[in-house]
Amino acid sequence: MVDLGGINVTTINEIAAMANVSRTTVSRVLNNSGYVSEDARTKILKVIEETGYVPSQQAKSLRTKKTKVIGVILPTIKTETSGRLVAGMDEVLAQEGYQILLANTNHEKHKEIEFINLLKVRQVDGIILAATNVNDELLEKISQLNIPFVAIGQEFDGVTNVLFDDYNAARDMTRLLIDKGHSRIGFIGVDESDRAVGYLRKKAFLDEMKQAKITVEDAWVQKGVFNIESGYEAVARMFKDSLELPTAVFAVTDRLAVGAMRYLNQYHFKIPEDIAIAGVGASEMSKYVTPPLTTIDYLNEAAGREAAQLLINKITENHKGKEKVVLSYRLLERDSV
Amino acid sequence: MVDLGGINVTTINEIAAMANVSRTTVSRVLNNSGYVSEDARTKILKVIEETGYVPSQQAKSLRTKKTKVIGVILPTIKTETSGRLVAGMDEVLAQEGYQILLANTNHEKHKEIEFINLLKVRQVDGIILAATNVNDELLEKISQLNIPFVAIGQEFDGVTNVLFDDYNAARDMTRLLIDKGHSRIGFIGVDESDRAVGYLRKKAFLDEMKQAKITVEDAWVQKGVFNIESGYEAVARMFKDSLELPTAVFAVTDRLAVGAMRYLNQYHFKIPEDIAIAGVGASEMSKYVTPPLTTIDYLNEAAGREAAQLLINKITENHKGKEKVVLSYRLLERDSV
DNA sequence: ACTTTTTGTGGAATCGATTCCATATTAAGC
DNA sequence: GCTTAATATGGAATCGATTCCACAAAAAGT
Repeated sequence: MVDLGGINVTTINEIAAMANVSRTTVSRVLNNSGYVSEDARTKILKVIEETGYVPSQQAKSLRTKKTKVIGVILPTIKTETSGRLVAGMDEVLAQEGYQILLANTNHEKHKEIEFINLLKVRQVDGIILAATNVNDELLEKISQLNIPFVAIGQEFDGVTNVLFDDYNAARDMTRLLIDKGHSRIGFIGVDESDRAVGYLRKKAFLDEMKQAKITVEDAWVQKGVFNIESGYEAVARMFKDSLELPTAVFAVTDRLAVGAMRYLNQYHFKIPEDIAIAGVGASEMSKYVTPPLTTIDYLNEAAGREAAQLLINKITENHKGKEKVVLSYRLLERDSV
Repeated sequence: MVDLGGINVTTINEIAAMANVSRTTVSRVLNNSGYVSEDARTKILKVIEETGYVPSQQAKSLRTKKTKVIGVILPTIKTETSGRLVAGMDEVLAQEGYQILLANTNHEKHKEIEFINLLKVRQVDGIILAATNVNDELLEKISQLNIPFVAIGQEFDGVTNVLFDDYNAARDMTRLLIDKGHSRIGFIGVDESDRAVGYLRKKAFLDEMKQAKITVEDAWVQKGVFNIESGYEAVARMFKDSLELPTAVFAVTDRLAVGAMRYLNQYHFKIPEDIAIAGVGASEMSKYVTPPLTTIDYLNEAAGREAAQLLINKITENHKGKEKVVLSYRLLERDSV
């Protein structure tokens, strides 16, 4: 009878019995440890082959305290950014035999801590957090955590981080707009509790404008949330309240930028002739809107890979370090400016 | 001293010792089973509260054979479709206390079976497969599997499926184009080993054309893969080889459609005046390309929720049924036709 | 030829829970 | 007042592995 690779519910005890050895010896063969005679080894391997036996991760983990599972906490799973991040992590983790246990907070801050607890109970070997905010409770939780941990996207003191260079990226983009001859530049940001996207990018914009000695009208600086509709509304407010209309708008995410473009199209502003527009994120969409959107590519997959690699280093080498890795970015200048 | 919710590595034995009871009694309190005096209960709860004890899932699973983990096998994690699917599942699963263990095949067919094995070893309580193809080996594997299982997107005999109504959706779209007065209609499909996207949608297109007694030139029917570039190339081939150019093109995915639009824009065909175009998938991008793309919304999140719900039913009620749930769709008519 | 090492094997404890079974106490039934 | 049932508790087995320790047998050293 041919065994089609079905995994039967066999235990190490049965294998031991069938091979006429103790389960200790079977375990040695399984883990390639200690002394085992060639004789016993082949006999055991043969039985394993025949039965299709696979050791229970369950029992193994209970004893060894290792699960080969990494918990990944995300603010959402619906966006491209999350997808790319996870894809990058998975690429590295899968190679090392780890699997990803998902934890989706749906942007609810309190769930970040809840999930850290839950993942700890599940004995994951490590945790990667794609963070959207920094708060003391979370920082406290992380620093007292005795599981290898890496945060992506926000800087936590005393924690290993993979960071995007939000500040310089946003300054570069602002400078690009200035270099293109714009002096009235609008800005669409998000709440500053998101230090990376909200605070740093805004600060970079204002710093660069200040350095260029360009004044920024209050109404030109608007705040939105992470969706397209919000970009539309932000630019609507901007245009309604401005004394003088801006000739360029820098939005801190592509979605906000695309929302802004919608508004501009609707009211027949020409892009980039009347108003230039720029975003951040290099979403797939950004390439196919009309005109193609100038944006910044943050290389999210690379970030995922980097985070996974750092985590694995911490796990395997018991690396206690708290590295800060700042990833590079690419400014993609397209027809919208 | 205030305990900040840190989970300490306490075991049920220590709790038992501290509360002066046996671990059996502690277990009873934990699981709300059997008889426990109010006296003992409060004493135990107090100790649990003080220590922040949380039982080890590890040990629990070993004994109970339940992990509260669902394995989700995906062809990719980078696309919106996957993201939405997973978001939908997570919504339902999280509510029932399940977490998702990701398995990303990267479109490698053989990995589907590998992952089913791996997930089985990990003792997941159920598996959801977002399938891209149907083959005998896989079907065999699934049917001999004794873990609750749900497949999304492809029909497997004797298995619970959540299906999209690919055939009728594609017929509807074809009919829409015909109704708009087109008689020369091009088609961009994918390989028919993907029965849903490749085979059914093509069959629907051809059936509808046949019913309308419209002939289809060979060159009008092209095949691509799942990316934008491929749509561009497909329409390029179509236009090069056609005796007479089509006046409309139906692509089986939005990406293919967007690629086609790129080509049309580049060669200054006006959409929809010169050539109408339609896709499938209702990607976010489809709404913001110019002109907005006519497409079909498959309600992926709903599919994810549905699959998760079916799986939970199977798990909790030991439901042996093999339901087929066919989801509805919405045809989104926008400016591209 | 006798001690020391290396090699090979199995018994038993352990990981941290659940659960069956036995037993003690108390309440209810008649 | 005596039997039966409900309540309460703990001992011990179990889940399926790993690993420490003891102990033979074979090989090496002197």
